[in-house]
Amino acid sequence: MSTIADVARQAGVSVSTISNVLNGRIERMSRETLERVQTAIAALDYRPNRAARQLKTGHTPMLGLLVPSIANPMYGYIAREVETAAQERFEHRVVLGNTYRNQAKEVGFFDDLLAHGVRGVIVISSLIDERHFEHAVQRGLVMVSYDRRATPGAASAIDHVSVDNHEAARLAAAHLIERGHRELAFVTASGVTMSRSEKIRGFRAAAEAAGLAAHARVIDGSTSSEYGDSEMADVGRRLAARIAAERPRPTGLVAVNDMLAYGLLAGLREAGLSVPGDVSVIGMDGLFLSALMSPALTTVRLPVPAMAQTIVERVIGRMADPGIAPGEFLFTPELERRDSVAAPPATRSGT
Amino acid sequence: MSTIADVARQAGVSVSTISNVLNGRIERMSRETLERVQTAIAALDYRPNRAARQLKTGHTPMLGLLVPSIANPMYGYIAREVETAAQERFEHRVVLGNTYRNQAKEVGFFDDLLAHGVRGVIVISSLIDERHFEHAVQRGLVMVSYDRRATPGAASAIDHVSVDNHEAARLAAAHLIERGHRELAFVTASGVTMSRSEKIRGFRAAAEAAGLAAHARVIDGSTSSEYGDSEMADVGRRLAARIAAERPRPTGLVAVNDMLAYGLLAGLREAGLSVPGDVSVIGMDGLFLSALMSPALTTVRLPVPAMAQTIVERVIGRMADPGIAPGEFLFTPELERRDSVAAPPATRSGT
DNA sequence: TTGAAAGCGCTAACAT
DNA sequence: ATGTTAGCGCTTTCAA
Repeated sequence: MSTIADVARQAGVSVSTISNVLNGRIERMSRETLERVQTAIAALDYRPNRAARQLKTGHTPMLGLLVPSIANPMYGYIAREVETAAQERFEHRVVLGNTYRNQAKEVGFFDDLLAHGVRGVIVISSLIDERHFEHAVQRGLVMVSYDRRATPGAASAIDHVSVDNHEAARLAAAHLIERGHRELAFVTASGVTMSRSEKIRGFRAAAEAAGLAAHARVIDGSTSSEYGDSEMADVGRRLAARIAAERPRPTGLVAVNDMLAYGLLAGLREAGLSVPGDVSVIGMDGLFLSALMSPALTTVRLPVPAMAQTIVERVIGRMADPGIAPGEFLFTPELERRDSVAAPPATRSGT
Repeated sequence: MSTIADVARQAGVSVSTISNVLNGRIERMSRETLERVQTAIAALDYRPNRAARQLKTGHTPMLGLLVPSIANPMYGYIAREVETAAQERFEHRVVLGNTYRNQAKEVGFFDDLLAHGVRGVIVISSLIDERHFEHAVQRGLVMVSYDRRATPGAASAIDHVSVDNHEAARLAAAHLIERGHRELAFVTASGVTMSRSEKIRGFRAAAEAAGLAAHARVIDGSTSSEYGDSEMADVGRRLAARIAAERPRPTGLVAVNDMLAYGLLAGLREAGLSVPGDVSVIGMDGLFLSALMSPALTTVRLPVPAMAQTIVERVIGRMADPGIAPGEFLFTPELERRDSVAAPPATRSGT
């Protein structure tokens, strides 16, 4: 690896001249010098040492990205969009960390980023307790979180980019109602993310608007303490058995996310129920996998690429200008009609 | 952020003493000094600046990880295991890159790693052409590739960690044969990865061993030039339509991977065929999602966590000791029986 | 228009 | 057992 001094020698100029062209300060440079420098750089295949540059400037073109588990297709999807945006639009690389929703791991990740001089970090699907985030921000990190903040309205040092969860669930429930369903359930896993409560509110809002408040229940399954890939799906599967036994049995199910919906599909099948013959199911996320399910899953699709763009813009922008105040950014989801929703069976089940 | 000089001042010792405790050179240090230093470090919440350290030592505890797309659940799975092993066993962070199977992006990633002083890189599911890899190795990267190398037997500067693909496909085909299938097909996408040809050989070997060589065909669909998440599944879906129309129609299908199998399941269903009633399908990979399919997909499971361990051990090990020669590491897959394989229909279809 | 030199925070040889 | 110091490769004043 050649250094800036090698290039200077090769070009017969000083290192500061090389540094100047490296950093685009070429306004008052003679054409000839510039060319000689460029030739030398090319000849030596020279690349500036980032560590040295960073030691001087305090900056490095990297971002941290924290996810519960990159094996989860939804986080994989977001991660891909984030990494691509960071790279293609801002030439930043991405350091990835899996947290398994473990706070100590999150803190360790922030520490390492700081030690490496990485100042921007994107946190996907956080724990509800944001205190260690605020602490990391005080230590110098610029943070953007995917998903809503825990206490809406409260001041935060963190950007929050999320989908309009209320609207997403409302859309899902309204679709079911429109198809004729009168006995609804919102199916979820207990207390993991913030988005949950807003979704429940949206679900209820749709039911109330249709005069169905008394027929819209929330069915809730607990997750294990340790993070597993199929955790969500397992909850769905387990809950499906319970749902199958309920009287009256709901005919329209809104799942808190696509993964849980997959579990529902599998569990309902195991319980001898047909989807959408006996029960209709609608997911939320819009993973490409949903189109492959049997039946293809109707779902509420999140505008992931657009959200990822905003996420990256915000970290980079606020790193460049610390004066920018953190904000909340809400995106609108869309219904994706497929085959898991149909009219309810003619004979109301369970009655 | 405090520096080593701040700590030295606080503890009333020299910077080299601080550096010594930072680097574990504390054999002949007085108990008292050590304690004073540790107290000072804790008091200032001091963390060594990695960039400065790296500028001195030339090392940084980071690894690169290159995948075609982290949105693909299989790569997400491997990535998670790799990141976890790197972090928990070697305290290395991971820089992630999506390549979309684009060689220019791969080269750009290597360049950046080198500029950042990252010396180890893990490449998952490479392009067949490995020349730019060898070039990156010459420039100083230690590389480990997931999946077999292009020309077995040829010398390589790269470690290759892979599953025994021949055995995987043989296992799959043998399972189908054992269940009574006599008309088999190996279903794949054309020419993307190396593993393909070995799988085909394994598939054929199983057929030949059962005297079924003439009844074991390979069905091959082409992928689009640009990388898409559902690329594999799309191929499977498209091919399913073709398979449904074949006469005699194969009753036992071995898919080159789980994703393609998902497409097969969806496409077969669309063609009005039942799995496993009319056609049996077996995948390869063992993604957790396979258990959620309808029917739950029988598959050949790869020992991903063990492979990831080896991958990480190799990069780290060879970075520490460049004298270690690159090698090939083969892992044994296992059959995971689920519901997508059954005996063939009594009336041979298509005859 | 170009060059000299200080210094970013750390490590490690060398001195004491 | 502890301290002094050169130098890793770069950026950036300041001087010429």
